[in-house]
Amino acid sequence: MNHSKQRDLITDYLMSTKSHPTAEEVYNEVKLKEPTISLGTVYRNLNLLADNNIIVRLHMKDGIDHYDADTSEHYHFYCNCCGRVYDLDIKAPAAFNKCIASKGDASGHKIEGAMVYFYGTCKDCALKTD
Amino acid sequence: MNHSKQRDLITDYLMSTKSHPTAEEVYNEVKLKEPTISLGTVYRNLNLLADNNIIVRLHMKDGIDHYDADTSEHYHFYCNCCGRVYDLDIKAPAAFNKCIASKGDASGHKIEGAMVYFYGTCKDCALKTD
DNA sequence: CATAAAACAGTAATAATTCCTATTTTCTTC
DNA sequence: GAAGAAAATAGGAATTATTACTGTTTTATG
Repeated sequence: MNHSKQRDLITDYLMSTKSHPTAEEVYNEVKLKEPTISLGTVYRNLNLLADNNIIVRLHMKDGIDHYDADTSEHYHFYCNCCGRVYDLDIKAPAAFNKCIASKGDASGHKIEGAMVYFYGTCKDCALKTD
Repeated sequence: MNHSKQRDLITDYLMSTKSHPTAEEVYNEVKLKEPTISLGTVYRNLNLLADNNIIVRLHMKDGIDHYDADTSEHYHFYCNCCGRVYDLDIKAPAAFNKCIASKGDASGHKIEGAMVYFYGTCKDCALKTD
């Protein structure tokens, strides 16, 4: 993987935010600093970074991929109302992990991991609908 | 919600299979019995049924929606290799549920539920790659 | 049976993402 | 530092899952 200005900008932006942006949002943000960057480049680099475990790809129920440069184990919260993704402070609950690990090959399938995220109504949206 | 032959066929097919088909797969299957059905009708009905909690919509990491007529609480397994979705016999582990319930509003967000699914290599694919 | 609401088939439109190509940038070696 | 090969890029076209639209048919109801 060669060095590239565009990839650095993408990584830098992801590291600077906790908003779990989509490719489109990354594109709009990075374009401010590198106006000629193309959307294809953003997608290619996000995939490259995710495939190499430098960033994390999040599949939430809106069907749009979100990205997170924080690769430490933590859980996410998806707001059904506004679609924003938040970090949860729940630190990899022992109960969850034990449970996931214990599943092993009971089913005959090789279980390598679990996707877990929480959803509901976020703080902001709860205020608005009151 | 009025009665409709097309919706019945879709529901019947979903109840007859454990394959967690996509809209496209439902379409192809139902078309065998009702050749003039349109893909739009399949999508509309799947959404209608899912919105009314008659079936369940599954968002796996392939980004394509899968559907399941089994609304009893159970977990799913996604094969990274072939993309098939399987039921897991893990019956709503108490540890998981307790954990999810206990999260409550610790974060300030109203947590209404959790998305959980497992992934890895399924039995069939494990055999093939040996 | 008449009417209104709901559902339909068929097709066009959207939207997220990937693919393609000619050009530019990066890395390596001299 | 220049030259050549590999990697990356911009820009746009293509793909794919899904939704929206429209005129017609089906269903429920009085």
